Amino acid sequence: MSAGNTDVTAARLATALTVKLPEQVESAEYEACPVTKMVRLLGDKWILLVLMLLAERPHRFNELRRRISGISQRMLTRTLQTLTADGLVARTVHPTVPPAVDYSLTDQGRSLLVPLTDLADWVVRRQAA
Amino acid sequence: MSAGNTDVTAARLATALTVKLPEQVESAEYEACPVTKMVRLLGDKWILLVLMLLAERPHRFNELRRRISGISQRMLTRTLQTLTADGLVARTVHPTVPPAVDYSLTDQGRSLLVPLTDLADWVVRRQAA
DNA sequence: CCGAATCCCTGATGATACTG
DNA sequence: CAGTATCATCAGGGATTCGG
Repeated sequence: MSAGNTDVTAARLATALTVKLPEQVESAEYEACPVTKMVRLLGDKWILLVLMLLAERPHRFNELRRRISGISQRMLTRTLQTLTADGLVARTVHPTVPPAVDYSLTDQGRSLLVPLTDLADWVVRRQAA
Repeated sequence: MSAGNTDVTAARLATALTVKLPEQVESAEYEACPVTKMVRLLGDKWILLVLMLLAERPHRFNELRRRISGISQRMLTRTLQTLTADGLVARTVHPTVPPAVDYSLTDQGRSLLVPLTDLADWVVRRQAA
């Protein structure tokens, strides 16, 4: 680990079982940690559901909207913007009239599904017990 | 999968890559899903940090408080209560004067660290790229 | 030492109306 | 169709005080 403070912090969390955390954990450092940011992202209200729908196949904006009962247009927009900004989702505009926009997982987005599915499996196994 | 609706929902999310999500996802069902609840839990402000500190070793209440810069007494209490109620953390009271209380991970809490560490590793690898 | 009770404030979410 | 803009609401989180 030698690529800057954020990586060091992430590594601390990632390998917490074997590496000692510092005696005093600075909350600023914790807030800035990429791992913290990722779990916060996943914890956001609609992120997980949108990721799962996009894992199935690409979707148009209103297609997602219709498929998710109870989501507001504003929150779907914001959720997709967040995911796009994070590089997990790709936004493609087809210059037709009226415009058609579809959203799909990026390679990063698809690769996130691996640890995410493992976590979900853990929850399922835990329910069973 | 045959152990009730919550399990089915969790399984849907867990195996989203191979199993189709329903045409219309009810937000009530999504909110009730154990996987949703778990990512929300992890996304809460101090949960991850407390889990990591307890992964290192058991801690007394004020020991945690001193070790986490910026956490309020109220939030540490609430965080530990949440984790205890979820079965991830055990609370032990030693009937001394003044009372001593320590917190440690349960077996479930320790087992959660496995998928959690995998997710953290994914974030670290992603940072590197 | 550990925690409950209260007050307060900000940010996240939703409802609604408007636009290229 | 796919958003933006604005206003209203509500819950998460912090500061402070009190109690066993």
